[in-house]
Amino acid sequence: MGSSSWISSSLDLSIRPLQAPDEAPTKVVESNFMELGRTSSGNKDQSSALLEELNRLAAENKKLTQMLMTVCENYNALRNQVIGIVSKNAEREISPSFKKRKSESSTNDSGNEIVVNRASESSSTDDDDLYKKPREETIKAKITRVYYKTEGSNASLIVKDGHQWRKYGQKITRDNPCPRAYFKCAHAPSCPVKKKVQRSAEDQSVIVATYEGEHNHPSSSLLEATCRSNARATLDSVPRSASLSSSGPTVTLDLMKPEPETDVKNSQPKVDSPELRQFLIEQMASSLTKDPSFTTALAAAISGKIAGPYPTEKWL
DNA sequence: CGCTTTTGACCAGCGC
DNA sequence: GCGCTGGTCAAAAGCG
Repeated sequence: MGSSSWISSSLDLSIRPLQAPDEAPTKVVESNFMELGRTSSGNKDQSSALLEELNRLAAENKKLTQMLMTVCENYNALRNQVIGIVSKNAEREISPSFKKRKSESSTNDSGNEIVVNRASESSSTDDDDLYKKPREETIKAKITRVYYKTEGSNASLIVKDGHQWRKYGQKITRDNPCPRAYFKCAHAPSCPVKKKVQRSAEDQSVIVATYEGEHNHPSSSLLEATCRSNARATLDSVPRSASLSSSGPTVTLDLMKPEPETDVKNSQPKVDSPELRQFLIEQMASSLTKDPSFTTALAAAISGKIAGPYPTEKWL
């Protein structure tokens, strides 16, 4: 809780009346100044005042731009770090038993199991028939794996992801002493989404949640919805969500695959292009000014980056 | 009393 | 075919 506020202030992420990008204050003043130079003989006082104003605005604009670029860079660094952590966990999980079941997660060609958002045959639309029908009749569903960092003392497998779930089973699996819990969306059977939650075998403070299918209804958490929409709108290449829980500035690192044909490797932030970088900055500025929760989430994420590989605060 | 969670049993897929 | 394992069901227990 506290760290997000200090990081917010130390990085000066507080919301300011940032000009909308399309208003381009510096250019407006500059243009007026040029016009003034052309149309009048030149009131020197007025010109110098305008020049001063121009310089001031330019400096402010530069400062704000640099601030946002810093935010971008911090974010990118954080993201790379998270990808590293996830890679490590994913490598651990590529065990024979993990590859065994046909419909769960077969490793991709590169052998990198970070990406877990793909078609599968493991979900049925009809709960009553699911138990009896041959597996071949099941429909394809998206598989998404999400890693949650939890406090060591928290032994529950409850994952606050904005949806309501009903637990329908629990199993001890062969390769992991921690039990695996099975959940269905509380909106079932109208919503076919299921999830499996299990602690990582080696780092039990990390919870691995595997989602199957997609919700056909809005999330019960408005906060998450807001944050997701902002995160998706502004950071196309970011992990799919940066959500807040009401209990504090917790960050959900949701490494869903943005597009079917992309994976985490090639979804690295592409801010090399100046135009794209500028666009990203502008979008971030827009979001920062419009949504305080986004600012808090970003601040929390950056605080995690500064605090170390595992933020002192739980991820979720 | 109704809803949720727990838990033992059952079923299907897979390897041998 | 058999055994192992993961996934699911459904009755019982727990809880507000």
